[in-house]
Amino acid sequence: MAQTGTLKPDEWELWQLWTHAYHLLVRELDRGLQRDCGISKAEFSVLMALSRAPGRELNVADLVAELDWEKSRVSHQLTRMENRGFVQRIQHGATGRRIRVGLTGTGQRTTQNAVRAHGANIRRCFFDSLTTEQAATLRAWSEQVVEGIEPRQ
Amino acid sequence: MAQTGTLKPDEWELWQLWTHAYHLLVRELDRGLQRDCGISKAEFSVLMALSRAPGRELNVADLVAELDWEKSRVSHQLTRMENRGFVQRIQHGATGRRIRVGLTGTGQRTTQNAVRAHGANIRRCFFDSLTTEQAATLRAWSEQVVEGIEPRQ
DNA sequence: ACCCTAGAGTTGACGTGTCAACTCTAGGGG
DNA sequence: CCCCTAGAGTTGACACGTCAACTCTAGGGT
Repeated sequence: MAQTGTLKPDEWELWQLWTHAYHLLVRELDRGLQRDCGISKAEFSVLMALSRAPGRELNVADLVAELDWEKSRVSHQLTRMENRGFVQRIQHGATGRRIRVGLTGTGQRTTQNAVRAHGANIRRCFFDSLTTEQAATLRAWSEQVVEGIEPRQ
Repeated sequence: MAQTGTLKPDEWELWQLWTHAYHLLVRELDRGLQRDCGISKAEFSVLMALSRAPGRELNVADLVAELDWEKSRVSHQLTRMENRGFVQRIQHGATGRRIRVGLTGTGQRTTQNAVRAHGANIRRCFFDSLTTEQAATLRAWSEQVVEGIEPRQ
């Protein structure tokens, strides 16, 4: 129990190395998305979620569940994307309340394009340097972590 | 070449699972740091870098190199931390230009505390569910990625 | 001695993410 | 029928991160 709560130097080093690698990778992919498609990773996530939805339309709560984001984050993101013309909020129901969110034409075209470009970038930066065993390890580890932190499914 | 640039469904899934796991983990650690020590991960990084420095003092360029952040990010972060009383900017040299950055007393005490608390949280959320083989794989993979994106050392 | 350029550091604008507080409405119990 | 509460969605304030543009100064070449 002497060492409980303390990280050994090589553990610190591994932790920093790993977070640094993740950060570099994500930043590289963000830049690629920005360069190739003019959108951010956050925008990409929303576009994907909407384009996968039946009728290309969801309400905010569905988006929250689909993305596993906080609802205020979704709301802020939708506001920015509405201003950029990628999505639209649609009044819904008899009284015209309950809001649904849909893709605009621009949003749909951008999504098509981004799936290809971003997929290619992920392949180049991530999967190309990943062996089968490493992939299996990452998958197992990710499942452990998700289960450990967010035990509900 | 038919599939180049396209990600197979299970690849997409792995990618999303993995980024989701990372996000949950980091958010959990951020909350722990906030709860236990009242600081953010960014603040922790700066405090660590300064407390490791000889004389507990660095200039901005050193911090940039040490943290591998963009210099404007360092500058903004220092401004926020100076306002909170963790660090101070010190005029340096005969003409009183060239700026050095040092820890305040509060900054030093906070650092001590945070190293223990944050280390414990990292152990609990990360190392406790990590086998030796997984650690080795993560290390190897991280090195690949860093080398692939930022080939300079 | 003078210019003048490279690098150190800052600033402003903006997108992203979190937290807490707020509004509105639908639907249920009296 | 009316209240009233739970949940959907928004808003505001703030910290973080990036990019581009700016200031200032040290030091070198002429």
